[in-house]
Amino acid sequence: MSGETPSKETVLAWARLMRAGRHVLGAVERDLKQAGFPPLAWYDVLLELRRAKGGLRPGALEAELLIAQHNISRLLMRLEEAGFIERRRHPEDGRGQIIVISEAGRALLKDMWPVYRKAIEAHVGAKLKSGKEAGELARLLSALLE
Amino acid sequence: MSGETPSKETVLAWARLMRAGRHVLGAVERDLKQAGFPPLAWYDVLLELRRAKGGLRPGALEAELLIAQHNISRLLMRLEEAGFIERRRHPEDGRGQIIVISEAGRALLKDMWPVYRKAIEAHVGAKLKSGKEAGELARLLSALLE
DNA sequence: CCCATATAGATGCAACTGCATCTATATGGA
DNA sequence: TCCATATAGATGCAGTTGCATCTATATGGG
Repeated sequence: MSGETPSKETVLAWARLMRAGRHVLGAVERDLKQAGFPPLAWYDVLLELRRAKGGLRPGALEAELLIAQHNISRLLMRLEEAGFIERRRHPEDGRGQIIVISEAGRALLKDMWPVYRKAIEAHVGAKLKSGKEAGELARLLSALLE
Repeated sequence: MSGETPSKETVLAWARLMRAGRHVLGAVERDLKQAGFPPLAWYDVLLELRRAKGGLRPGALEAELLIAQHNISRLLMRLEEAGFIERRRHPEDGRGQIIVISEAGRALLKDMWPVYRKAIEAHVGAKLKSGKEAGELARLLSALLE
């Protein structure tokens, strides 16, 4: 029976997850735009690319960022147009490609971080009583990702 | 100093909030669509309208659901077209209107809930160890809403 | 080697969202 | 009363996302 019907607590957690997600994301995006920066998705992609030395295939970004294939495809198109990434032919898979971050991309990450950091602190850090609460929140949210 | 720089735990909580939010939302939306139902936003609006006996003004929905004004405006347009809501003139404010849920809207809520409920349990309830964890998650997420 | 099938990524089109602006009514002060 | 300003909601347009489909290369079985 509990395999079908969520508890009151579960439904509440779900509702709060949606509301808090929208609220915090909206606030952070506003701060970034306010400062003249592109949307968060650009930062996410560039950060993944910087982490993965040697670049990444679009499919890897898709899996990592939970963005649909066709959206990654177009996001990369915009990032390339803006000069923040470069495409390389995949040496072994003719269908594939390797995306690498450009110098301009690295510079964008550096420029955005101070603003982004402040936003995270303001909209997440400051709302929690302690680092312990933040850790606990992170732990519980991780569980939702299996 | 801590007014600007988030702790490691805070940054992790933020990242997990975004990932878990996208992941769970995506899964629930997929289940609903799979069953032939409209997107979650429709359910959200109709649920608010059913709760608030006597209907609600668009502005109230906007505040409650954290959806931008112009998006509420168009969402209501679609809901009206589909016959799930009705518009009434506001008796005192000539600029305003009152949105009420229709019988078809109530029926949609009833039809969707079994599928929605199962999805919440599968993608949230089942991932947490206990109702206590769900309650704790809800509490921490609430803190992010101020 | 050839073909059937699978996978990587792109793209046309429709739906949706964000942004700025617009219309209509309300409200408060001269 | 009249006007300036504020508020509720709608809308034109551009940018983004979802959906289905398409192209090109890979891979495994005969």
